[in-house]
Amino acid sequence: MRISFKKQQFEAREDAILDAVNSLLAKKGFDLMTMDDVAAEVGIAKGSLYKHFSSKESLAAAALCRMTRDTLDLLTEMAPDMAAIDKLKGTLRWALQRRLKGAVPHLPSTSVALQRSLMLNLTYMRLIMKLNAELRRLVIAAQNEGVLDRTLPCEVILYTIYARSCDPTLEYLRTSGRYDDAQTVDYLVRTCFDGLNG
Amino acid sequence: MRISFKKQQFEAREDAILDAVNSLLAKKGFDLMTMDDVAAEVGIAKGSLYKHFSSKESLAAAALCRMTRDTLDLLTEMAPDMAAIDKLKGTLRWALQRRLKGAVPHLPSTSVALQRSLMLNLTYMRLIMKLNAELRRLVIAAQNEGVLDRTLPCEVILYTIYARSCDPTLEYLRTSGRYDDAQTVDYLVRTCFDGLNG
DNA sequence: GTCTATACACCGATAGAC
DNA sequence: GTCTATCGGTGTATAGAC
Repeated sequence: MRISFKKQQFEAREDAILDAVNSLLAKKGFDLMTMDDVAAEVGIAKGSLYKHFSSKESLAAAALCRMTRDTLDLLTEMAPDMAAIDKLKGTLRWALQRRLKGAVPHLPSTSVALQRSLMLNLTYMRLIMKLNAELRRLVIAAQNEGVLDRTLPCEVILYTIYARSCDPTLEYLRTSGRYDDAQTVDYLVRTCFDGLNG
Repeated sequence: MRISFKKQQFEAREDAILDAVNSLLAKKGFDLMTMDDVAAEVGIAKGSLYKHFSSKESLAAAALCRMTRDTLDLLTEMAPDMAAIDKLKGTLRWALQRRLKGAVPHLPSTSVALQRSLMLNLTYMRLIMKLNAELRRLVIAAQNEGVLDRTLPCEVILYTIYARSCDPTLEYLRTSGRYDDAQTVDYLVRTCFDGLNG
């Protein structure tokens, strides 16, 4: 079927665009990423981008949706008998490793402009709320098991983990060059859950 | 003396400009802050800004220098017999409270463009390195006392505290409206040092 | 659907009158 | 030193040929 083949090609192209967006978002952030940048990295004309995505905001939203879907997939693929706390730590570790490979952090807290437009994106909001619900469920489970501090509100724990997954400490430690990637990720996950105290 | 009075007026104007820059940096970040924004908030013409600061970058750098000086002042004013760990916690608490009052976070990690220009700013680099040295000294002291984890590299602890002072969790918790400012700050400081475990 | 060319708006910085 | 006016450059988005 020619149509199916064309469709495949079309989707492959869109995936390549999102790869470029993802890389550029991680490198420069939303505000400094230009449509020229994206077009150049994909190797197509700027005008052609708008045949796939209606605006710069929708482009970024699509990239973030794809990443959120990946995170949800990771959670569903985890063994059902795995402890909630280990699922949380594993997800954080996975997110940090992805960032080390050049992926954009989950929280687009770097750009107020992007945040506002994302709030209006139904697809993105649906995904992010689903992820939020999944993680919240895990936090509460771990609190009930007594392995996460019960005196802390669930949101405090949840946001703290989110924030750690976007923490600039990762880049600082990497550029220092003193530790390998696995060690760096370990330090971040460990200090997040165990704290800094001796 | 008229000259002295004029000079005072001049410096007061510059302080007002830096106040505006500080507020705008916290609200919109460097990339989205425009010189028109600054001029409008101060109540002067855009062109007049350039009689005080030569560029947008130098404007932001001046605001960040002032804030870093305030942090250094805070440290020198702390009681000499205060425990190192309490100085660290106190500084983090102070930074978070300042952010709640509308100040810009210490790490301008939001803008790659600003980061690059700051690296070339000698005044800023001198201040930030002095602050870094002070805090590093406190971390090592606390590690030697056994109240901070000795198995963690000093940089990991230092950057983790820095990152917490800029953590978007603060805004998320505030906008949730569930906790007052003191409670919010307490949660952030506590989870940073004690971790999330039960 | 891809390209080139361009419209339109915005921003950083400067010029020049007062 | 403050203002208004403007220049040069850049960025998003669109138009139109192929």
